Amino acid sequence: MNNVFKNLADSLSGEFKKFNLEENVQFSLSKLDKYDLQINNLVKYNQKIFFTKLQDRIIEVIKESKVFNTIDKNEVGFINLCLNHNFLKNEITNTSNDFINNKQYKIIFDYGGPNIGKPLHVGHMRTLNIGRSLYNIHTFINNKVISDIHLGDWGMPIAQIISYLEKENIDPKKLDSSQLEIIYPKASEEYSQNNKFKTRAQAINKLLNEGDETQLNIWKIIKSVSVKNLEENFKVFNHKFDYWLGESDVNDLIPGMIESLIKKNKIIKDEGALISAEDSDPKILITKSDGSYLYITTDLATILYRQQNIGYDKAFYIVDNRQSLHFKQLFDSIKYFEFNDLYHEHISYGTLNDSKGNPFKTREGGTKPLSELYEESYEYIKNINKKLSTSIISQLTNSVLTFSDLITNRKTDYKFDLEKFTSVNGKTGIYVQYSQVRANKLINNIDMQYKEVNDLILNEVDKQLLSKLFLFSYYLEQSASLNEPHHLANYLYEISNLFNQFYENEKISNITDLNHVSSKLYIANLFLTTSQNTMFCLGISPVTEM
RNA sequence: GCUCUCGUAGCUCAAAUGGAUAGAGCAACAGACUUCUAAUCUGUAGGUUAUAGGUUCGAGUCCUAUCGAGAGCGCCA
Repeated sequence: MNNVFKNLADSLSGEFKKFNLEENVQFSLSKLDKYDLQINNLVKYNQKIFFTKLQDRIIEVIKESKVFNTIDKNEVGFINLCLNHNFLKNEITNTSNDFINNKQYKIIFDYGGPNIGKPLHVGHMRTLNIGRSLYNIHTFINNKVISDIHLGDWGMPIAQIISYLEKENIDPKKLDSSQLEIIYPKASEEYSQNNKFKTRAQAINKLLNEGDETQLNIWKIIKSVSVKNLEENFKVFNHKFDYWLGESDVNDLIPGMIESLIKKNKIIKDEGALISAEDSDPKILITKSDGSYLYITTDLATILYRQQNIGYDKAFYIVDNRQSLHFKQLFDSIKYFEFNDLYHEHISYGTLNDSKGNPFKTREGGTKPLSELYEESYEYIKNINKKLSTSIISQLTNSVLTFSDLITNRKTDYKFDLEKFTSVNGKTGIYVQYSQVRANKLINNIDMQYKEVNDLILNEVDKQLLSKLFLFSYYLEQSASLNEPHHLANYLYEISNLFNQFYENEKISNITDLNHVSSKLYIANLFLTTSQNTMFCLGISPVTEM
């Protein structure tokens, strides 16, 4: 919450403490139309002798704060509140400044990166969108954030590609990214069908683990081709990363890590492989029987790497639902191996399906590249308004791809319905952009700058919009504490809709009273700031015209 | 077989660590434009929260069972 609400909630919790009650007082959205917020913490004590005394004391503290101008109690114990707009207009800005007193955490975002060699496909979109949004949200509330794309640049997929180049006599130096994209599926198929190829790929994987120079040189070439291609792609989608580390970067830490775990009896031999000695079902495999490394091996070493080289309070892994077992095993192991007590969370998300609910495929049946989804959306949006410039269309395309991805809870699978998502009405990226452009134009058209207003002049719609704007931090708090951007995405729709009502309801150009115009302008300006900052938190850039 | 996630309006989804009368969008129907860009707004209708029990002042939310859907389950990542 912003400083205003947070300070009040803290002092209210203090009042409970005086009655020896541990209550973390929270403001909830009101269930009743007349009110903005409610407090529920008192309800459970309504049979106690001290109830009335406590309730009176709480109300008194709320009154002193001036945050609310209507404070109603009832016998059940609910406290119903209306925001004091005139007071809050000088207290709340809906900018990062409102959150300056937040306790600061250093957070690493691990994007469970794309695999080099494989093109970016639609499945990568959610990691990128959710990751960018959470990164921006935590930036906004003054946490220290670090993103690491954490490339899948190690292990069997790479070994398969190298084996394929070897088998087909392809000179790695002449590779380009489009060839690489074709090679991986072929190599993967060969691996599953050709035993000799499989054995060779496994051997190459082991050689890479051991630092074999010849193999490493080929690997370096493949990686640089792939990274260059990824960088170009990310530019289109407006994604950036602080670190471009990968699984390969921790390879040198692994032998020491394994050795020390063996010494501490934390890992043991099992059918030739090394497994965690922790009693778990299923067993946690740490290395293969030929000694080469696995997904969890590099992820464990990455924890050590980050402790030593970056330092952090929290690490968020933005990876899809299906890998939940892996992360459960990883997090269990961190504790069991006594690596650290830091906070690790799997930010899991559901599958992106096509409009019929089936996995996304190209017409030929292959995995659908992300660029294809982008192009389809781009064409669709171009047809909404033929006068738009290419840069605006591409910004709108990104808005649609981002907003539609974040509007539903990340944990559920969702269907990508292009027609629905590019609609000008409803909860879409187009609608929220339009509202923001409309506000911008309105403010610029009024022949007067907003200056201080002593008293706001508000009709019912103005009040509703303003209340919602003052509640920005409530939605931000939910998104930040649960790492769920959809609360803010829905909020953005709600304020946009209320702004459009505000716009239609009373024409500012018809108002003659200057104080009234000023009051209207204040609301429009606060909407614009809030809308654009919410967009920032979602990873959407506001367009200037449309 | 074992484990995990889920089941809310015709469709797509919300509902802060259990709180008052379960809310939105789309689609449907009925309205509002010589406009501060109608790319908008207003209104109507739509529910036994899969089913059956349980926990308590109170359950969409917690527990148990059943039915249904999806995902995962040591040498892939």
